[in-house]
Amino acid sequence: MIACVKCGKVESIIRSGFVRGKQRLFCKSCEMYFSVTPTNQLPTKKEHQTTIIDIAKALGIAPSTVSRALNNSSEINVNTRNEILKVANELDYKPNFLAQSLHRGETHTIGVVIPDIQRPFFAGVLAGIQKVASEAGYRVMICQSNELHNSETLNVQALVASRVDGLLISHSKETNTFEHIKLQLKKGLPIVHFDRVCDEVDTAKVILEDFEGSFALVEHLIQQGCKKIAAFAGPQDLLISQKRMKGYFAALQKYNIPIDEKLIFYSNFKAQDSNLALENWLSLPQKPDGIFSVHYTNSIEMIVELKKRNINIPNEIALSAFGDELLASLIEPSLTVYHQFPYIVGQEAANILIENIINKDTFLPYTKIVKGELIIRNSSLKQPKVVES
Amino acid sequence: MIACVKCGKVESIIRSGFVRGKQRLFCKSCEMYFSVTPTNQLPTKKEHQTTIIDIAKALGIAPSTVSRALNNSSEINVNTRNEILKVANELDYKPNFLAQSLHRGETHTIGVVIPDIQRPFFAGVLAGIQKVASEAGYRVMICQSNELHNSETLNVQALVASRVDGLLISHSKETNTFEHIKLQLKKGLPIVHFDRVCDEVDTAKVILEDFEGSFALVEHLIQQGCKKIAAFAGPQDLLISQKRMKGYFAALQKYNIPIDEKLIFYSNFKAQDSNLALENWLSLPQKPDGIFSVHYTNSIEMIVELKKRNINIPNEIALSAFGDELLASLIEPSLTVYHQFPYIVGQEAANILIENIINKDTFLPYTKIVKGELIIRNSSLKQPKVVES
DNA sequence: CACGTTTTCGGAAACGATTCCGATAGTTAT
DNA sequence: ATAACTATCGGAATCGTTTCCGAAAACGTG
Repeated sequence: MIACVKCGKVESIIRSGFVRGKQRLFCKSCEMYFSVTPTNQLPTKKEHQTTIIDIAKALGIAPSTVSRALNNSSEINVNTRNEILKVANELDYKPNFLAQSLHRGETHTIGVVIPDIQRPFFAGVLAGIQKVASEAGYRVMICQSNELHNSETLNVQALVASRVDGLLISHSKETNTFEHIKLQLKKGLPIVHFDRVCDEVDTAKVILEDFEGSFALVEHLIQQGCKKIAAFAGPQDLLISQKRMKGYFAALQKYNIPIDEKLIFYSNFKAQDSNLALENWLSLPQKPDGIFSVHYTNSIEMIVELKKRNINIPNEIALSAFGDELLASLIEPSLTVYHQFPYIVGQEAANILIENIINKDTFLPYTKIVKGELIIRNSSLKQPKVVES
Repeated sequence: MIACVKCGKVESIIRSGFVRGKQRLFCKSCEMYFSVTPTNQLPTKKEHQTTIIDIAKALGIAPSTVSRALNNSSEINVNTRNEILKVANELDYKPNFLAQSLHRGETHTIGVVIPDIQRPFFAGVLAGIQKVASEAGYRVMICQSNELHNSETLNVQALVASRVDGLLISHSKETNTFEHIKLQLKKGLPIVHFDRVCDEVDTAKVILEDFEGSFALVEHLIQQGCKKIAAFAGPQDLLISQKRMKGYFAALQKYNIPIDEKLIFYSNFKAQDSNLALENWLSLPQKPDGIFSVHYTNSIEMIVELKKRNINIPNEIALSAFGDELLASLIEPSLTVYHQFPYIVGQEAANILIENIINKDTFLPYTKIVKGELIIRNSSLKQPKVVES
């Protein structure tokens, strides 16, 4: 059936085991082994993206010359280059990004690890990152940790395997060890933290005014006459949650209001936590007259619940919270917030990362603070604002 | 100063022009040219990610053997493999994704082009895509078109240059020519459309029940007693906008309600369009008693505006709209919507794309419909719902 | 033991682009 | 005219993996 690839004889062929599932053969007269490929598929046109070599062949020149032409090298004749560019255009040549990256050892891609794309804050950050990155000629690869430490670690590894040039990361709520970051940092990967940063490692960071923001939010409640201000806090591990609570404590201290542990609810942001906290507080002999929350989502849930219970906002209980969304302005009563600027956070973080990537050896990490803004609305303003038309 | 690299003589060296900015030299006795590299930087440890060759050298074997060990090939001795895996682990070997991809001609990466990450619908879709992709071992690269056709085209090109294995795309509002898609499709790139699809090209698609949804929304308004139902439509070019309007027309027709062009406002979703439309409608001699909107954002803006004008919802004017968000349920009155499932859309689209990638030659494009759900709320329900606790 | 088989491995090509090195022909300076 | 350059290009190495081909050694069976 099968003829020797060299002599063409059929009778001298013997089977000689298998290699990778393919029949291996031996020609006695030629004394050589060969194996048969499954007389395979039709030539299928081989949807071959045109390469630099195709262009070289078409013009009868060397690939190196083509490369020089495409890269605007000075070592090439103008006429040659024009000729090459013409052919490249005709053949719709597109450089193979993988080959380029492999050669120069950099991918012009930055990796982003965030807890959750669907959170408006992170979506805004992403948009900012995308803008800066694409303008600088960088691609962006995004991973979600879904607030899981393990997932975050895997994401980092995957991005490193993809050889990203740098990493932007905001840690998951679970994360309280940072070996995965330290390891990559030691290997020389530029990393920039944002929002949920990590103080243990020496990276550049972009942070929000967590302390100042919560201080302002709480101070505002005090100025509105609140005496007993409850706090809906985040996980005790989470750095930004700590910082925000420090602002809360500081504001209370400034106005000589004693800290009451019973008024602090540490939450992992589980679904029912807002109601749980509220339940707790409302059953106290001395109910709070103000609620500060480290995250606006919980405040909104509380507003809904308070309205069900016919508790007047802000007169019985006033609310203020971190973070802003369309939501905060549309709910009734509208929510007083410390508004953050996620888009700017993203832009800053991406800029710093790219700076770090470009000046890899000389770059010195620093921290950038993106200021927020206190937006006072009806959830805390005891003399209701006049609705402007 | 400089000795010949071959004979080591210094006196026989003459300068011989420049190559790439570097001094080129010529040794008279050896009759050979060479050039000096700038006696360069300190050895800087060369943050060298360990390669397969490092492992091979460490064990005194061939790289091919190492590769076989790492890939669980059958053509390798168990002991050899264990030995190799041990060393690989010690040296913290991580395969170079670029080299692998270059060799096998696929990147295990899928590209996504969406109009805007910050829109909750697309964020949800992305989350669904990410989940399916990462479970299947695919990376995801995301680009935003910002609703610009030109930007969309550039995104597609960038993703193709990155050699993504497939493309998920939802078109920008501007897009009404599809050459950029057809080109890639012809080259054999698997493409799946979702949401804002394109009927001109033969790709797989994941679509929402645009017709059925708007039909249900409008029918519901009619059943609530509305006689003159206005429609806030999208751009006339946009396919899904057309489909949704068809549902509107069909519902009117079913109940023998004449179509009134003055009650239809075609919008490009500019900032002030909701108010413009409202202004128009309210100044008509016969004001509408119901408003259907192809996008919930506009309905929410209208609710705010109608409340300012003290127009009762739903009794004077009832509203219903496409798309759902937390927002729709929290605003007062809460908004009746046709709820979509973006996360499922993303999952379906990613699944189909991966199917397409894997069975590249046998895959036949098909269209998957992701059903929505009519959620009736107070903006349209003329006998107000009892608020359940 | 002899011969066919299997197991296991090394060498080299390939993926596509860049760049180093060298070579040639042409150009300028002396 | 000769020496010294310059401009321009080809060939080969390189990036890190995979895989094809071949070969040696081990194995098995009559």
